[in-house]
Amino acid sequence: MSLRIAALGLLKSGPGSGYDLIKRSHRHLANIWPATQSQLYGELARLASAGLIEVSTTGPRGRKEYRLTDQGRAELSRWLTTPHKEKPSRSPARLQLFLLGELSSGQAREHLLQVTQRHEAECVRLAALRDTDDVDSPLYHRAALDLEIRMATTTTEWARELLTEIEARGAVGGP
Amino acid sequence: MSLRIAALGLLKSGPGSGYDLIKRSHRHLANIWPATQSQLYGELARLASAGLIEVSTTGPRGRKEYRLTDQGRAELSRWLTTPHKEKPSRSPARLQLFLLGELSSGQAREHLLQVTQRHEAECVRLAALRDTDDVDSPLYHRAALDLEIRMATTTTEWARELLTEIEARGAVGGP
DNA sequence: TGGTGCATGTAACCTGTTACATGATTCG
DNA sequence: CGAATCATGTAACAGGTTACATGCACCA
Repeated sequence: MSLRIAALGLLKSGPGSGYDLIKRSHRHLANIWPATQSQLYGELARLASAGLIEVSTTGPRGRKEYRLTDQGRAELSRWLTTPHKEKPSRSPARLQLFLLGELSSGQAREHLLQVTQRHEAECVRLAALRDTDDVDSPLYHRAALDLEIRMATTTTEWARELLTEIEARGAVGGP
Repeated sequence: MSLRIAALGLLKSGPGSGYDLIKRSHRHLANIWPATQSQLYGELARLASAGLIEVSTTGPRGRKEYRLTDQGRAELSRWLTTPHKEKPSRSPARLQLFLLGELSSGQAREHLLQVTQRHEAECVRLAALRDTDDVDSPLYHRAALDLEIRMATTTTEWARELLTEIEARGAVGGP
């Protein structure tokens, strides 16, 4: 249901073809609402026939440039001002952590070590993204990125602390 | 693909019927890998015909109590020791935050206020869960819960700081 | 004996993923 | 010309959600 909104959001920064929007989405929405090409084309067709967007220009190779209609803008702010219940996300990584007790404590330590390393790398990647960001990029885009960075940082800290905790236990109580 | 694993994980704490496992999953896995009744029954049938679990007892009302087989245990630890790439999760709430610039600054402030409040409440809820937790509940179950609490805390802090930041701006530059 | 809870399952639908199909245009 | 890029779309499949269908067993 919210790919609809993501597509409208992508069109807020200016009109564009499906092809353009996919690129925009890879640049900006990849971590928030990833979408594939097939999905986006379908959604654009549906949005157009619902009157929320319209074709502003047609170009070479059958290019259709879409833009928001007033109806679309209205729908976007309507959606933004209504609360949405968060459905808990499924994460293989979190499932692994939850079931970590099934492994030997050596394997578990190894796993946690990799978790810290992966999240540290993610912090670095996101921080680099933030630092190469346009100075004039919207406040909330930076804020959203900032939240992601904090999440990665928190996870790193958590994993590191858990690791020292189980190492302390291991040293006292055995393997 | 990982509902399979979640189901195996649920059976690690002892044999049970589909009905039992749904309750277990509501109790323990609701935030990590939520599953519906229909889904779980289907998965159990598939796991049984793949030999990863087996019927240990049949009871009244056609009750089938399943238990892990050695093959199932092996599959579980195989999965736990292989890395899984995280596919970015879709979150309506994060999409809202990302697009918050579309709203008036008053509406945006209001929204952020609600975000802080909702996450504070979530912190409280999770903390209560942790405190009523069994003393003998597995280390990694508590650790997973702890991670969730930290996430909620981080989000709260982030939203509060963002709120004061835009309020400062609003006071200087106008709404 | 009648309601609550136990217990299993099917069907329709929606969303998202992967792979494929097709062709025009631009530029070196 | 030929390769890369632009550009749109379809089809098959996998996973998840909601709603419905069915019936036994227990106990107050």
